[in-house]
Amino acid sequence: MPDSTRAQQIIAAARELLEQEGPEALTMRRLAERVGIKAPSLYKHFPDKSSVETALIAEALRESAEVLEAAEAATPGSFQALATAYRAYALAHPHLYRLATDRPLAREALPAGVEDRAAAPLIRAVGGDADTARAAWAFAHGMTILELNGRFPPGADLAAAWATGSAGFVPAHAR
Amino acid sequence: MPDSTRAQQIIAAARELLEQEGPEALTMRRLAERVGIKAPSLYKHFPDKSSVETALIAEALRESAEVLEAAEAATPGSFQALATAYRAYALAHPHLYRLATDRPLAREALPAGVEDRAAAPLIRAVGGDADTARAAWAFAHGMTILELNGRFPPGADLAAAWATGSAGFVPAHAR
DNA sequence: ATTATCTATAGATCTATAGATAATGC
DNA sequence: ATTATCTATAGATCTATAGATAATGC
Repeated sequence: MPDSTRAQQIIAAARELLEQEGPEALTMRRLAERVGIKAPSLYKHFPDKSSVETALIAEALRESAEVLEAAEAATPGSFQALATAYRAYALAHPHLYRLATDRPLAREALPAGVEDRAAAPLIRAVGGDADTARAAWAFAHGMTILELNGRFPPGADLAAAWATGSAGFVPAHAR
Repeated sequence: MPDSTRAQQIIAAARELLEQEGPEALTMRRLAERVGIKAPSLYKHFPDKSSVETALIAEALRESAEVLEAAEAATPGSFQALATAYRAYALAHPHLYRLATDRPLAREALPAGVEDRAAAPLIRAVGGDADTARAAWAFAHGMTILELNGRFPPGADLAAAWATGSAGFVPAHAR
């Protein structure tokens, strides 16, 4: 990666640390170690730890949006296709997904529009109603986070649960 | 509370601490302080911190089951009634709810049957299918935890989202 | 005898700031 | 001049164990 700024290097290292070792490992000390500097030097690039986390959350939102847009492009108007893409992204980045959904969004610190951009494909897929889109998101997040948290019983058929739940969010004209 | 054992006093204090001050406040030191003993003495009653947490989780599951059973008794066969009760319980005990859904269940350390008991009313309400019940639980948990995490946009009409989402889980014969 | 409690303490960390020094850019 | 880095350090904690002492129950 030629010419990446120190701030970008720090975020890249933070992401690796988080994804590889989990949230407890994401400390300013461990992060500095990965970057090859001392912890206090990080504060020249980020005011505090939470600003590092916010940058990671922004990355996760942007990538989710991209993944959902790609699924929509491949199979337009399909809630199922979005659901599959959503689950796959979360399972591929469990710690990042958790970080990004765990706490209130620091909206003022996010790039403008990411939140809406990530939500848009879902709103379109359920037929345009924001309440239905929120319910559908809650379903998808619930399935995802309960799976990540190991909360379904060992033998549960999650594909079947996704299928039966998704059916409720398909808009009338697409049934 | 006459004659409650020390272990029961500890759990009661742990619950107060958690509910009043959140998960970071639930330390062995703070807990001991509330009970009026020193931290090392706790280890005569519980082998470690996670066993205290597991006892709290068991309490939350038992209470959820009771609340859902009461809702079922009041309005038999209604998924909406269960959803309302579920949400109300979680919002009344946000830190406890989070603790209880946050991590894998230590099933071997829980009283036998609590998990199934908490799930039973929901399975009945959706018409008996386990996959549908899991999807319905995921929806309810998703709505709940996203609300607790402050993730819905400020003006979102959550009652509407609950209503539209719930509609998908009402079994055919009840529609 | 057994159990509950205490003091003392090991052994690990954290986040963040202050102030000095080195390197870079005009 | 400005920016990045360093060392040193403040100031807070944690969980859990070892071993001594006090209180309780047979």
